[in-house]
Formats: sequence, structure tokens, C-alpha cells
Amino acid sequence: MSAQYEPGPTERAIYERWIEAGIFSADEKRSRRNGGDRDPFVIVMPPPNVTAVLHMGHGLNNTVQDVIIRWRRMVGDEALWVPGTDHAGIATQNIIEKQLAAEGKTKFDLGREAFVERTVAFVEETGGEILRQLRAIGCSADWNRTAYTLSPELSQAVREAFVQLHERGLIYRGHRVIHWCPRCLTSLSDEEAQHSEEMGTLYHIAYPIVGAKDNARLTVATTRPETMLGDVAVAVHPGDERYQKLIGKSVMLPIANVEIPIIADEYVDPAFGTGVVKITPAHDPNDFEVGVRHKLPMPVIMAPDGTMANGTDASSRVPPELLGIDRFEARERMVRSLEKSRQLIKVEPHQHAVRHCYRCDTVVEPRLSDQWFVKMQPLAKPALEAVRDGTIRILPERWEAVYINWLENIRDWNISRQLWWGHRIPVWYCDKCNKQIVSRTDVAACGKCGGAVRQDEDVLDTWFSSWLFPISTLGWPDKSSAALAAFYPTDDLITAPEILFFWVSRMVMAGYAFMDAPPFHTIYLHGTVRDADHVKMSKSLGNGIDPLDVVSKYGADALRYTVTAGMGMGADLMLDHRDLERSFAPGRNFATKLWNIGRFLLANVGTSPVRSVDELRDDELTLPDRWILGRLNATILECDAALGPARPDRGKWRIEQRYSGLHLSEFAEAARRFVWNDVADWYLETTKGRIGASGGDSEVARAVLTHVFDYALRLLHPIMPFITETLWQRLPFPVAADRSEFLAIAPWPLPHPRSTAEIEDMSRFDLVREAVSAVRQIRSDYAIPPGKSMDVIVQSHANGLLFTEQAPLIGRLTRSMVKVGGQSAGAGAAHSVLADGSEVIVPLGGLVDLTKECGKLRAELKQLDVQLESLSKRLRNVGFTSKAPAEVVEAERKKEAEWIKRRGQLAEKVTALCGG
RNA sequence: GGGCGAGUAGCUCAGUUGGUUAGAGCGCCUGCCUUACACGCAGGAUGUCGGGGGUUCGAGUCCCUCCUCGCCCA
Repeated sequence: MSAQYEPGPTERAIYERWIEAGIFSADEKRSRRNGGDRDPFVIVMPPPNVTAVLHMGHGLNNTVQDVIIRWRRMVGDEALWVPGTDHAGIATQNIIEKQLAAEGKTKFDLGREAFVERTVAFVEETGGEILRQLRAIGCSADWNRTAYTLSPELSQAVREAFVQLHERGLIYRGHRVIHWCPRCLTSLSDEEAQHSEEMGTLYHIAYPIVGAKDNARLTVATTRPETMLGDVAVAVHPGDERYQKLIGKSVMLPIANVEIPIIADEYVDPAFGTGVVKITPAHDPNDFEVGVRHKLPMPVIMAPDGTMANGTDASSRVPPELLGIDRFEARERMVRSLEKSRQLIKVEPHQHAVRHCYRCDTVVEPRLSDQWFVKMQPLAKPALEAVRDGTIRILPERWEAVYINWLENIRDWNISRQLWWGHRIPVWYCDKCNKQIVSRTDVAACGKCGGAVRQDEDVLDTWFSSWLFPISTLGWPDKSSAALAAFYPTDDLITAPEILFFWVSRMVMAGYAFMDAPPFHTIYLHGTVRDADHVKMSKSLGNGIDPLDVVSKYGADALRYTVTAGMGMGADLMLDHRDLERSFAPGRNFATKLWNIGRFLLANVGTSPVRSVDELRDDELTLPDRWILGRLNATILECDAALGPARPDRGKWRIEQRYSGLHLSEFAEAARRFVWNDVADWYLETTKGRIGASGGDSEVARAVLTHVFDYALRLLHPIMPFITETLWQRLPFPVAADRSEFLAIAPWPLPHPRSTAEIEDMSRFDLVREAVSAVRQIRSDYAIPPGKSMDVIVQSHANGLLFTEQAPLIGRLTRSMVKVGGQSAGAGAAHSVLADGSEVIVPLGGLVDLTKECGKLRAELKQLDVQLESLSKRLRNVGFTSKAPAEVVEAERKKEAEWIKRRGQLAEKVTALCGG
């Protein structure tokens, strides 16, 4: 075995063997729902963009999923992790358009068909690269089931969903103001138009009142003066006394020179600005509502690309000198012009929310247009109820409130995108008879008049396909799909909070809408990966970490362990991109530690079969054996408690289980503590004198050490699959043991019932460890070189026998000669009093510093007195003894007795040594 | 403006329905290349649990209030 673990070649080879053995493939027939003998456990992967490359966000997200799916696979579930990608309409189209731009072309030069062909070719070549990268971090997805939103199967599901919802009256075509990205040239949903607080400017502009004798003017406040060319009215609140007399009159719109009415509408906030607002129905969603109420015209004064233009109903509102000018440039020019004509009254800084395109960050332009919408309220109802009644839980808990709040105020979903890349909307229009045909299959001619038809030019929002992922990837709408029967509903959905609305809540809606069942019972929202300054990692900011870089430097296991251990429930993960070594030290160090434990074990235990721990008799086991087996038991219980329960009991989460489980960092810590602090630091050291010796005890030590390491590797496998598999493959095993081919499918450890004897042994060995620490502390305090042997005397009333038995071990662990009982060494010794009142004495002759020794003991005594005083005070308090639970009081009494005993020992020592 | 969350060691975070002397990793200090491991071993230091008030026999944990930061939604 090499002295250094080499993750690179090892990981590749092992992954290959797993794939060849097909252990990641789930079998429908084995699912209990299909008559098999295993509970299905299913995770559907949040599909990355088909053009994406792996970043730490993916690394984190998929590590979490893999830890969970590997855990369930070992427990014995029919574990299925469905991988896939989505076609990412806007993002992918942007890439191709950029390529074209570099060639001096636009998509219009190619035409729609050629553009789509080129995009398909691009995706075929580079797409799915990210899924190959996921293999490098060990992801155990069922690659045979890899899905893609634009595949024929999933496209069929999209059409079926659209048509079904349309038939149910839940999809309709609407004419209204939507969010428009002038750069992507498409509409966006509310969720895709993300607002950020920005400092803008509030311009107060004077609109002359028509027919007023004294040249009176109304002052209107706006942050977007360029849109005033589309104003069709100014509005005041109907109850605003300042403007009562003006309602019904009109003002002259500056620059455009159009006369527009003064109207009254409840929507106006009289306290904001001057209490007068301009109404621009085609370029503001609220103004649009006002426009509808008052039956106002709706002139569009911008082209789709955000330049000023006389669009629908605008006649010549935009003056020639502004035509073709970008909206922001137009804003400045208009402000200058208003200033010149003294119609700019005031300019003040103003903080407001500005919406940006979530794909390209361009400021979104509200724009009047025709789009397809999904009516959300009926779909939201069961999705809301599912979380309220515990059918679905969200971890961390606080997100449930966010989810509920969003669904309660849900608005209709604009699913039209003016793109070429995506699922074309399955609607055909007959120009002859105006019939509109919504169809699952392509339509060639109008069914009513036989006239020619044309398909809707637009495509669907990418999320309209990904919201179907849990059902479409399993075969829906084919109701006879074996996969759907075996694996739906799925179990956990693991993703980042950013897409709770985009995707997660919509999947819940789709689950109920199309399967009448929730898609999963657990939503786990993990944190965000940030750099050392807490800034979210991103490629554009240059603060990203390439997971493959980490894999090649330190191994996938190091990456996975660091991520798992470093991430509290819902907490963000901080990693320093400038110092990978330090960032991933926890994982790398731990992997190395495992490797070295393995080296020790193989060098000492060897490879010949060991005895099975089940056949070891109690009287053969040493105290350390019983202790480590007890610790293993406790660790298994801790890991299970941190991870589970995996699913709700009878379809609904009971309140006491609802927020437990999936505490991956606690799972990682429990397993690490066992391996490092228990096995390596203590147990392994105790075997050093035993394994080499002849006789039966050597076999006992070989068996126990092998067993605890075997089980430790099983517990750690979900987190560090490669190194644990490598080591496990080399472990010696009992002859008769029924051993699986891979650790990846080896049974998850089960705890043994703990006996009273084991619990006693635990505290007995703890006392031995305390004695060892006491000796080591003395060695350190007196700077006695580690290599130099010392004499140690242990005096114990309570546990003399224990120390006599364990004296050789204590001696070996401290490099000393331990004698129990015997005469005190008097003044020339260092002392330590243990919890049970036993004393550890190290005679040091002239070496001992009496002042130092007395100071140490006195400080300890003083500290104990303070604690004892507070404890005794509590016990004297009748309120405490009468009101606190009996077992709490009892424990405190017991503790007091122990402390008093220890105090006596200490005080005696101080008197004897330091003269009181 | 509305809602939610966080503030615990230098840093990142645990801390279960209130109940031992508040923990871990990384970092820091001291000594060690002790034949598994210096990516390590042994020992050590470090906290008015954001401030204030309250409930309670008992508060990091529950309530109120203030301060700071973050997120989501208008």
C-alpha cells in the first residue's frame, strides 16, 4: 500500500467498476409499489442547464443528493437518482446569438429553422458535459435514465400538460403589460424579472392645465420621464381635496403635445410625491389596470429593443429627433428638453426597486403585449395545503413560511417566450376563419374551414418543461409506465432556495395537477457557496472555484467531505477561492487520516481472515474492545438520528419528526469523531501491544479493529465513496462472512442493543483515558521529553482493581511505568486528582517545582469550590428541589457527592504538599 | 412599505421539548519527524452566547424591546 493516497487514478478506476456492475441502476420490478421487496427511494436531480459547466453550486447540490441516495442504497432501498439537463431557452439562445454576432450575423440572417438546427448541433456537441463532470465527483445517478427537457418524450409531456391545462381552462391568452427584456427580446415571468433596490432619480414635471387662466400646471413625479410620451392621462385620488376641481379637465402632455384628461382613481397614493401620477398604460402594469378601468387608449412608444418608436396606437407621439434613441439616452434628452422649457420643477434622489432580467441583468421594460398565461390560483391550492398539513415538509423550516406566503399571493404565470429555442407553443391559428386550435399533435389545416394554419411563433418558458420533471422523467403522460408506478411520488427534492418559486413550488403544483399526488415529501433547501468575503461565488465575478480543480488536487472525497461537514442546515458555505489548500483541508486531512488508519490496519492485522465479532465471547473482550464497540453503537445511533427518518410514516409528517433528519454536517461530524477521536486516537493505540503478540487475544484485537473500521467505512461511504471503497476492498473479512462485491451496496450498520455492562465499561474506560491524559499533562507541564520514560503511581480507593488491570495499557500510552497503590512519593512529585477521586502521582525528585505544583492544585481547588458552591446553592433552594424533575435533582445530588469527594482529595493534597 | 431569518471562541458553524463546568473544525501558542499518519501526535489559551428588560427554582434556549446584518416579496 502506497504511503500516500492517490485519488486521481483510484477514483476513476473505482467509478468505472461501479458503472460496469450497474449498481446505480434502479429496477422498477424491485420497488414495493410494483410487487418488489424494496421500498423505493427516489431523488430527481435539479437539471442543470445543458450548456452549463460544473461550479461549486452544482458541487454542493449534487454532493448532498449523492450522500442521501448512497445512504438509502446501503440501507436497502431501491434507490433511484434521476439525472438530467434542461434546454435553458434564453441562456442557450444567448450563446448561439453571441457566436453569430462574432461572425457578424444575426439569427434573422439564418432564419428560424437553421438557427434551431445550429443550436441542436451545439448542444449535441457540448451539452451534457456537466453530467460527465458530475461523475468525477462520484455522483451515483442512474445514467441510463438521463433526461433532457427537449427530448421527444419530455416534449410530448410538455404538450400534454399544455393541452390538458387549456382544456381545463387553466391556460389562456392574455393582452396585458408583461416584463420584457429588450436585450433578450422576450417576455419574462414575474420570477424571472428580479428586482433590486437602486438609487434613482425622481423627476417632478409640470403638465400645463388646458384652459387654465393663470397658466396653472400640475406637477407629476416620475422616475421614468421617457415613458411620458405614452401618457394618456394624469390621475389623482378621488378623495384628494386639492384636485377635486380639476377632475374631468385635461392637461397638455409636454414634448408629445397631446391633450390628456385628468382622471380620479383609487390606485393613486395621495401621499406620494405631489399626489398626481401620470398614467402610461402600455408601459406600466398598474397604469394598465387604470387604463382598462377608464377605457383609455394604450400607445406603445418603444420598439422591442428598448429604443423610442411610435408603436401601436402611438401615432406620432415620439418626436422625430427621439426616434431610434435608446430609452436611457432618451430619458436624458427629455430631461434636458423639459429643463429648457422650464417644465422640470424638481429633481431628487429616490430609492426604488428596479427589475432586471435574471439571465442578462438588463433593466426590464414593462410592455403591453399578447402572451399565454397559466391561471395559478387553482393549481396553488393543493400545493399550499400539502405543506400546511405536513404532506410535504421544507427544511430548514423557515422556508415554509416563505413558500406559503408566495402561494397565497400567487399571480398568473406568463409562459410565452419570444424565442426560437424551446418547445413551440402547441397552438395553431387559422387566418381564414380565425379559429384557434390547441393540439397534442401538429396541425396541418384548419379543422373547421380547411384553411391554412400557422403555429404560434413563441416557445414556452423553460420552467414549463422542468416543472414536469418528477413525472415526465418517469414516463408521464404514459400512464402505463412502470417507472411512474414504481417511483412516483419521489422522496426528496434538494436544491437552492433561489428556485423555490421558479421550480419547486411549480413542481408541487404539477404533481397535483397531473398525478393527483405530491411529487415528493421533503424539500431540502441548502445554502449558497460564498467566498471568504461572503460574496456569492460566480464565474463573472472571478471568485469561483472549479470543483474539478479541487478533485484533481485533493480528490473528490476531500471536496465532498469539506462541503458536507462545513454546511449547517440551511447555512451558506464559505470557501476561499484564493486558498484552496486551506479551504479543503478538512476533507483532505481526513482522507489522509483514513488512508493511514488503513495502512496501519493492513500492515498489522494483515489480510488473512479474521474472526467474526458476533462469535467473540464477552470474556474474551478487553475493556478497550468493549469500549470501542460501545462507541461504535453510539455512533451508528448518532448517524441515524442525524440522517433520518427517510420518509414520513403514513404519508404525512408527524410534528415530532417533521424537522428532523438530513443534518448532514452532524452526520459527518459523528462519523469523523468516531474514526479519528475514538478509533485512531485511542482504540488503535490500545491494540499495538496486542496484535503482534501470540495467543488468542491477538485474534480478538484483529477482529474488533477490523470490525470497527469496516463499520466506520460503511458510515463514511456516502460522504467519501472513493477512499472508503478502496480501503474496504482490501479489508480482511471473516471466512464465513457474506460480503457484497462493493461497499457501495454493503448493508448499512445496525446498532446492537446496549447492555448495562457496556455502559459501565464505557465510563470505566473513560477513567483510564482520564488517567492517561493526566500523565500526559504532567509530562507536558514539566517539559519531560516525550521519549523519556517516567514512573507513575496511581492511588485509588474506588477503582484500584481497574487501574491494576489497566496499568500496562496506561503505561504504554504514556511511555511510563505505572504502579498502583504503594507509598506516596511525597513532596517531590506532580499530582493530579481524577473525577472519581483517584490520584495520579508522578515522582519527579528535584525536578518538581513545588510552587508551581501548589499553584496548580490551589487553582483547581478554587475552581472546584466555585462550581461546588453554585451547585450546593441550587440544591439548598427549595424551589429547585420541589419543582425541578426528580431525575434532574437526583443527578445534581449525585454530582455534588462526587465533587465533595474530589474536593476532599484535592484539599488533602494541598495540605500535605503545600502546608495548607 | 410587508414578511422571514441571523447575531455563540480570531474565522465558519453545532447547541434537540429550558436542566452538568457552552462544543466542533480551521486558525493561534508550546513541545515533538514517538516505525499508520508533520495532511500528523501530545499539551494549551480563547466566549459579559449582540445590548437591555421580563417569565422561571433554573434562560444561549421562551416573551418584550432596541441595535446590526442578510434574504424574500411589493
